[in-house]
Amino acid sequence: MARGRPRKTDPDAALDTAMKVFWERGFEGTSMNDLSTMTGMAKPGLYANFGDKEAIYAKAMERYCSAYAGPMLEDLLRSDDSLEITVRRFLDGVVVSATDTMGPKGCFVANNLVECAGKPPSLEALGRYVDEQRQKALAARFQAARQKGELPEDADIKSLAEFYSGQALALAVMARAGAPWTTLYRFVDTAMTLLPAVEAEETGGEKPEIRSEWHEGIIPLTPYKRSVAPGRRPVVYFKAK
Amino acid sequence: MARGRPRKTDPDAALDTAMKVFWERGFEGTSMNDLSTMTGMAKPGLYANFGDKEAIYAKAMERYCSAYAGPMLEDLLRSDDSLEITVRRFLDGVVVSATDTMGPKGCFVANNLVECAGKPPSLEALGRYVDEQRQKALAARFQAARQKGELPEDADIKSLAEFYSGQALALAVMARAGAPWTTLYRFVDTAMTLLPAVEAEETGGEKPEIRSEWHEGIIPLTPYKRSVAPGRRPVVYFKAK
DNA sequence: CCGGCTAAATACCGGTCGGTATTTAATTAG
DNA sequence: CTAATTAAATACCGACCGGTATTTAGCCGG
Repeated sequence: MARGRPRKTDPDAALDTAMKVFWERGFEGTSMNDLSTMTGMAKPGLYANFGDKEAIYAKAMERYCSAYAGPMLEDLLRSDDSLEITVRRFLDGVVVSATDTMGPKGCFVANNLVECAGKPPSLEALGRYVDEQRQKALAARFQAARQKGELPEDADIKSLAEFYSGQALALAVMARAGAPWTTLYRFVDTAMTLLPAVEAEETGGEKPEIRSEWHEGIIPLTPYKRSVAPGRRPVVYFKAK
Repeated sequence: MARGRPRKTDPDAALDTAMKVFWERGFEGTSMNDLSTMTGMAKPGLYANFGDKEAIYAKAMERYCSAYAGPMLEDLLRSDDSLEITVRRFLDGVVVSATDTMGPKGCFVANNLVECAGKPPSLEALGRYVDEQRQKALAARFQAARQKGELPEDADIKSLAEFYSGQALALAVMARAGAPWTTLYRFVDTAMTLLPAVEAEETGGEKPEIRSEWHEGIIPLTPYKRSVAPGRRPVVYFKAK
């Protein structure tokens, strides 16, 4: 089996590269020739494997979610850690991925929100959907926390969810603008002081839809540790799927 | 005097339009033909009056600062109102300008930070400079507040400045993604709860450079009023220069 | 009414855009 | 070795890009 000329480029690896190029340069800032040269896959191959430019962009976004956004929301919903730790890990995860020197700066979703506002829905809706899921996940976690007694009875779940969802956007933009991780972790520290504090035990809250394709990527694990040694960069650990 | 064929388009009005087009569509998303048709000024006229595309973009950014960012920082530094009110007005100003139905959604500066990261310094530096000035202005105001006794002695000025500067970015992105002003005002309310509270009287703190050209635009005035009637949109008042 | 001045308008430049048709190379089944 | 199959590689399409040279239109002082 497997007749015909063998592939030069693995489509999966090509999509991974395409994701990073779109993430780095944006939709308009990336040309099909860019994608072709960066992936090593000739233009006709790109169209044959993925479709037109918009389709590639959408697939790139989905891949980003599988590797980054999805697992973070997953952790937010599934983790047994305290609210404090879980939310902190969520924001730390944004910092880590947004300042990772191995990848583009910032957050693909945030970039999409800014760049593609007012563009065709096929582009505009991508980031908005993820943003909405993120907010729902936060709200669900806060809801559960309130029922568990981790938050006071009068805590405003919606406001808290909107707030911490917004912090992720702020971190993303600051990272893209070149802010160092030290600054961003300080920012997280500050933002975390807004979280009301109490203590008890239980569960609940309805969980938002998390696309199953999003679970393929690397996901945060760890006994979570922050600021291990002074000056040493604290790390949120990931493992391959 | 005033010989030759009369101008069809006032260059100042043209630049104002160009600013809004760039603000709305971004640098790459705007073509010279777009600018020509939107401003009513033919392409050679644009080049003669403003220079090439990058130069127009830079002038558009400067104009944005004159009309929006600059006056807000000015108010932040010069206002005699309490810290609470001043910071709140700053964030409310972001909400108002970022959701104004008469203009593009979001913030030109934030858009630039996201889109132009990694692009030539002539583009990249524009937003970063404004962002830096904003943070300095906030820091100066917090510094003054601490000396006046509006903040506790141990308040972390740098962290607070970074935090509230980041809130402006978060608001800008959320607004651009279509969040309604009701949501954004709720967000401001939440963010304001992070500000430590005390009371007393005095002044101080060095003020950052605010470009004089930035003072030409509309500036916030007002006996400041928030949430006048339930359901009615609270307004930050502006006056023409 | 004319000649000079200024800006608008048009046409045009080479280059690149997203997208595709065509040709060539590499492999397997018979 | 041949035919079929698959993908790579090249060349190419019309449209539009940023930028400019050239022509045309409108107003002035004389």
